[in-house]
This record gives sequence, structure tokens and C-alpha cells, in this order.
Amino acid sequence: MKTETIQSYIDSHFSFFEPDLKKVLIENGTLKTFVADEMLMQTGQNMRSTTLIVEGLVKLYREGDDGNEFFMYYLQPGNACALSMICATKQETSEVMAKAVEPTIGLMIPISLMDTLMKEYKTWYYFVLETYRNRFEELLTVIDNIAFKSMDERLAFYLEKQFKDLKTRSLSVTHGDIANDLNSSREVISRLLKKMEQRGEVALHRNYIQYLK
Amino acid sequence: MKTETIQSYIDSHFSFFEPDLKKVLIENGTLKTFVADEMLMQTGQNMRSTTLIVEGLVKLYREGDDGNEFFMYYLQPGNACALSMICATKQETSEVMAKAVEPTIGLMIPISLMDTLMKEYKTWYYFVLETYRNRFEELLTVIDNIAFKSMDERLAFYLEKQFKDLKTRSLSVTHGDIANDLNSSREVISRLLKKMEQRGEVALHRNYIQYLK
DNA sequence: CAATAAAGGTGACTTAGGTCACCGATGAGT
DNA sequence: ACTCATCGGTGACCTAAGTCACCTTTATTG
Repeated sequence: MKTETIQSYIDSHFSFFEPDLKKVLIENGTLKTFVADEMLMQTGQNMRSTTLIVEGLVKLYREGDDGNEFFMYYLQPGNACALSMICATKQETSEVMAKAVEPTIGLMIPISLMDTLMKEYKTWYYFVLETYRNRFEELLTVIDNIAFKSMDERLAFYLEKQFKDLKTRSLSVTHGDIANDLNSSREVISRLLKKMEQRGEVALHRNYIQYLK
Repeated sequence: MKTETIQSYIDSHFSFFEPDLKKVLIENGTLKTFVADEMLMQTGQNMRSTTLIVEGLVKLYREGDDGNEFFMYYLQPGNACALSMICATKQETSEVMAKAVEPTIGLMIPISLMDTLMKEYKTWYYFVLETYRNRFEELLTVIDNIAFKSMDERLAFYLEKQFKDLKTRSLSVTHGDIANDLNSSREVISRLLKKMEQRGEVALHRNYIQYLK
């Protein structure tokens, strides 16, 4: 019953795993559901398992000393949290905060399995390396943006990324939300958005933004 | 002869590698020397080997579109370049620039070996994961600084990191160099340094800075 | 439907930090 | 000793972006 559910999640999002690996994951993994806005991972938390996302959407944030947040990237079904892998392997605490933005289901793999999986299953091994690589690059892109770009460029990049990642042309978000993700302030974002609207790049509405390019 | 040189480098900086692994590295690795200011890796370059640093000092930069540089972290003897590992595995191009700051020797390991090493040698496997983890955290710290901190805090952090990493209380660097690493401008750095000097934290000299805390 | 909260707009102001112009001090090479 | 490049100091100025105050519009709820 529960086994079949896990089976179908793996088949739809991790179909590239070899059959034996799937079997191990089905036997040892457990499903965990998160409601919207629930945290999957908190800064300073100790990891006992690594998480494969099988349903929903997760936002990863870095937290500043004074409690403000900085959005780094999304985790979607088929993704794993690189940080949870690294921390799990090393049994150290998490350095980021992960929050579900919609109801989310994670397949939790106990850390004790990590070493065996890496050694025994080629597809797992490549999946993990691929995950590291993608997140590493994602972080480098984040650094590019905040190190070299001004706020209007960062906003444009942010919006494009949202539209692309979420595969939509209409983004449900308030100006305040964006300001929070970019560690800026609502007024600044509002003003910059208005300029983008004047250039015909977006259409602004209450609680959502349309992409026009 | 050359074999013995590699042997001694490995023994002094990678003594934790298991004997069989050392043998493989000695048989398949080649030493490559870099003069000061030479690049080990350029943005966009394709990687055919992963590099273990056995001598010298390397600075890793992210490059902006307009050619300016942003310092991320040092590689020292005993370190490997996480990026070269990831890119090597995936056979993709490098995303960063690595420059020797003093004469440097790297032990080059052909990418073709990577998979075998990971599977066969536990100490290599842990070394690679440890490398990923450390660099990941280093990048997160970089993001913290540029996302949440003001220039004076970033400068203070930068200096402390230099003094700590280079294990010295007297740093050979010009104000312009620092400005370049932090992607700021010389005048700004000079002014902030002066304030630090007035607070008794550093002593400023031509071409070097002393740490007083 | 009145009350309230949330979202967004806008002008005025402040400030960190980037830029410009120019200076003097230091040190290396001829 | 003279020349020239590099390094660092400084005042004046500019601009992006953060902050404050206050407003209107829209949606929600009792």
C-alpha cells in the first residue's frame, strides 16, 4: 500500500534509478508530507536523513544574522537537497532554511544508507554528483548576481527565473515577497517593477505579475 | 625520480590516503608547475583532469561579465579544486578562474580515473565529499557576506580570513588588490582601512597591512 | 455593509559607496 | 640624480537604494 505509493513516486520522478536501487529506496525510505509554509529544514538543524522531493515545491533560503532571508533556489520533484546529502554524510548541521511553498511530499532516506548507495548503485552515485554540480552552479549564479549586478538587473533575473522554474507566465507574488527574497525593500521593488511595466516587460496586478516577453 | 617526488608530496599533504590509492595516484598523476600569477583554470575552459594542490597557493575567483573579478577562496596544499572535480566528472567547462599567487605545483589526475577512484578507495571518496562540503560552505559564507553585510564588515571579514588562511600577521597586499578582490574601488577601501586603523585594529603601510588584534 | 487588513503608490529624505580629479610619497631603473 | 610608475590620501560630487510618512485601492470578514 504505502510501498506502492513510494514505488509510483520513484517511477515518475526518479525513473532513471536502476531497479535494485529503487527496491532499496522503497524498503528503507519513508514519505513525509509538509503543508504550505512548513519548514523542511532549519538553519542549525541536525540532519538524520536526506530528502528526495517527490511532490510539491520547496524554496531554499540562506538566513542572515538578523533573521532576514535570502532566496537561493527551488527544489522540485525529482530534486534532492544537496545540503542534506552533504550534512547527512558528515552528520553536521544544516546551513540553510528550506520551506515548502505548496503542499510537499519528501521521500526521506536515512543517512546510514548513503555510503552503501554511493558504492553499490551507479545511478545513485551519478545522481548525487549531478545534484552537487547543479547546486554548486546555482550558488555561483547567485554570487554573480549579488556581486556584480544592480538591483534592477537582479530583479529582472529573479523574475525570469521564477517564470522559467515555475513554468508559468503569471506569477502569484506580492512586491513585498520579492523584496524579501532579494533582501531589499518593498518600495524599491515596486518602483523598479513599475519601470519594467513602462518598458512593456511585465503587467502588474494586485497579487500577481504577468510576463510579457 | 619523478615518482619519488610525487610520493613525497602525497605523503606530506595527503597522508590519509590509503596505500593502494597512493600507488594509483603516483602511477597516473603528473606534476605541473605554475609560476606566480599564472592561471590554473580559466572561465570557460574544459577540464581534462582534476588538480590536487601539493605546493604553493591558489586564489579562486568568479568573473563578472565585464571582466572584473570577485575573490571566493584559497586553495592550499592538501586541497583539491571542487570545481575541477565536478566539471571533470561531467566533462563540462569551468565556471571559475583559478590563479596561482605564488609558485605552485599541482598533481594532475586524469578525469578518466575519477569513477574508479570513487568506487575503489574509501579515503578518496571521503576526501571528495569533504571537499564538496567545505567549498559549498565557503560559497554560502561568501553569499552571507555580499547579501547581508556592508562594505566595512566585508572588509573586516576579508582581512581576518586572509590573516587566518595565510597564517601571518602581516599581509602583503595593496589597497587596490583588496578593492579588486571585493569588487569595490580603491578609494573606498582606503577610507575604510583608515577607520580600522583609527580604531587600532590594523596598522597600514605601503604594500602591507599588519593585524593588531 | 461597515470595518479592517493587506497590497501597492509616491514624494521627501538619508546614506553607503562609487567616481573624478588631483595630490604627495615611495621606490625602481636608467 | 632624475624619471617614471605605483601606491595611497583626500575633497567634491553623484547615484542607487534604503527609509519614512502617508495615501489609495482592493479584498476579507464579522
